[in-house]
Amino acid sequence: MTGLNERKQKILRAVVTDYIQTAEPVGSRTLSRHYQLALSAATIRNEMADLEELGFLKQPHTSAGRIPSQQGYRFYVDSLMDEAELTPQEKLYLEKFFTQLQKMREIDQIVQQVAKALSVLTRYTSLVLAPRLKQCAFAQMRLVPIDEKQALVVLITDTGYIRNKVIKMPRALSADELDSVVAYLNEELAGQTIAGLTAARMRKLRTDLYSRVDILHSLLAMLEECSSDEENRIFLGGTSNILDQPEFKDMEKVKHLLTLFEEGERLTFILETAPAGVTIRIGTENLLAEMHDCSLVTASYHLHGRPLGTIGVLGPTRMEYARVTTIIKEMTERLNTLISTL
Amino acid sequence: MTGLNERKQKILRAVVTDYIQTAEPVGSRTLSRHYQLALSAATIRNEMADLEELGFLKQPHTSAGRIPSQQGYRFYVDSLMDEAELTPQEKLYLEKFFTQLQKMREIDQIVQQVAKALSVLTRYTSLVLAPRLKQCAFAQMRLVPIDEKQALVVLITDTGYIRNKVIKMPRALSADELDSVVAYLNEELAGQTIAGLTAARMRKLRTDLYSRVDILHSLLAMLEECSSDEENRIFLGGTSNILDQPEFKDMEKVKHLLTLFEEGERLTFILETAPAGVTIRIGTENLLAEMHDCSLVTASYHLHGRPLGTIGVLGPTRMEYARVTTIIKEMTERLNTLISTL
DNA sequence: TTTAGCACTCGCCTTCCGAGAGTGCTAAAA
DNA sequence: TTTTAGCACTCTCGGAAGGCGAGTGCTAAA
Repeated sequence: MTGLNERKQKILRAVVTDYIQTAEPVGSRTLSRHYQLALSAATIRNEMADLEELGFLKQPHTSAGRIPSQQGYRFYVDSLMDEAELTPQEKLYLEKFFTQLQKMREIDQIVQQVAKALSVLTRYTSLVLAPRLKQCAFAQMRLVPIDEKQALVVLITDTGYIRNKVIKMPRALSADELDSVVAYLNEELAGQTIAGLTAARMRKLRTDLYSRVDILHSLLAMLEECSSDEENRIFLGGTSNILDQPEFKDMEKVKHLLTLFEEGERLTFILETAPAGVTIRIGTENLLAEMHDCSLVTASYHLHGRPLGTIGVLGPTRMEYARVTTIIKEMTERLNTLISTL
Repeated sequence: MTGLNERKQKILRAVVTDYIQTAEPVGSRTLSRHYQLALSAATIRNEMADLEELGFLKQPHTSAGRIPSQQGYRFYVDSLMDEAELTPQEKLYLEKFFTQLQKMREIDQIVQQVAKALSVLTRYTSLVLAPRLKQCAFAQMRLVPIDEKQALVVLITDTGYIRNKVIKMPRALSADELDSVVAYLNEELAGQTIAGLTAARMRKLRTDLYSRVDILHSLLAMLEECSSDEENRIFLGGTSNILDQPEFKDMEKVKHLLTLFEEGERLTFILETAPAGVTIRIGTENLLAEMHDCSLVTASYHLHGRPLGTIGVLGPTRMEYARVTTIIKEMTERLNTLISTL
């Protein structure tokens, strides 16, 4: 089915491994020297020529070594890659990190720290998506008056996520009035996802509360806003790490990537569309053109089996897939347990 | 006092102006051609030699044109620079931008948008510092219970800044108990700056509230935390813009800067130590080594005459000082009025 | 005091090897 | 039939050489 006999697979694995380490095209001599293939350079050359014809390898130019093609990486990731182990240092770092993290109570902060740690551990750029509010279920709403004109709305989801926003109050309302509106909303909306606030439901609320329609309006607008201004849900870490990669010595590419890093919505989109579980997107498998010579490893974190958000690592296609995958897996697992105790 | 006669000043201005535009060393011919100096190249050469000897210009190498030295820029900024006008496009952009901004109620969001706009307008990198909580005066504190174990503390400063944090409650407290603690704190702390919470005051609070010392402890810890975890007070915009500058074609420099951009505390420090009003720091006048071939233009924004935070623009020393200064001035002015209506 | 003229300097660009690494092919060995 | 050794060939990379051009400093004339 794969179309590659064992020897070809061994050679392909060796090429990928070597190229990931050195970033230099790999020649037949190097392979026969440094990897236990028990084959002469000439034999390897033949096999490599085959692998090239099959589309797994490519040559930057005639008479250079081979480098893996996108298809080559894909095959490597799917079939050849060994499981990596965390190094003792990495374990230690994670241990310390999550001990530190225990003190934090707010998910956004936690998630930001995770981005940082992820970039430190992987030495690539990390992208982390905080929980998307609109997919969470409404648990309760509180209203804290600040002065006559303003109030703080506190929105609590069933996932324990807390979001708040200041709203302007259209007119001075008595505490009783406010309380009744809030109580009503709490009752009506409990258990609903925020995305599920349909127009019909809204209309019902409006008619039910016609006497306080103005304050209701403010509150609903606030909900609306909460679910829309979600660009800031993304956190990056180690953006400067891309400069360490020789494939990004070209300023143009770097520029494109850095510009992309400033575009929260597009990044959010990329992470949102990632399926649950660990996923690896290589090169043009990524939807954004800027990432066409990058690879992105993502995983989603959960609470009570519900996916909350996504964490990801972005590097060159020549990424240390095994190491990154292991780190990401470990990180999501620990993050999951951390969140559930929150 | 200045030691430069009018003609030298004119020439220096011309050199700076030209170099800012072209990023190329400026020759005597160019000056006599394109600037109305009514002098021949030879004369200009003599003057330029003088200016070099005086330290205002320097040559990248013999037989190249001159470029301004740091001292040259300093003199230009202090004495030679013309006031720039906003272009109609810039005015339009600002107008639209601040109309948009009116809708926002939270200072952090506003400030983040300001960073973005500032980088778009200047085409440099912008740094914006949100209000520092600890210098604000305590206005009131609210406590919103979430469940038995957690509560949301809402802290409101006299500048209208709202900050909130979830705290773990050491034990279940009745609503009355909570209210009394909060009421007490509100009374005791009203009008105090948060930085001014001295150990002595703390002790007094402790003894006064010995019966509820545990919840008090949580609240104070939260205050403490609020004033310490202020790394996130800084917002950047247009970080990728530095790549457009020819002086940063060198990867090393870029790397250093990008790394710096990830170090919130150090950036915060830089902006915090900037004096009120518009300030220009050129090259090594900047405290951070990474910024030694950059210039930073900063200004502080205010509420009721009290400085809240700082906005800044970071570019190469070959920065368009006049344009940036004008934009920053305009931006702070508008930001000030926006905040005061908030 | 200013300007024109001129010789000189020096970085940049292009061109031009030579070295080195790696290949494909062929023919011999297993 | 498969593997290996040998060899000619290809192509990139790095350094050297040399011409070009922009700009200078100096001198002498205006």
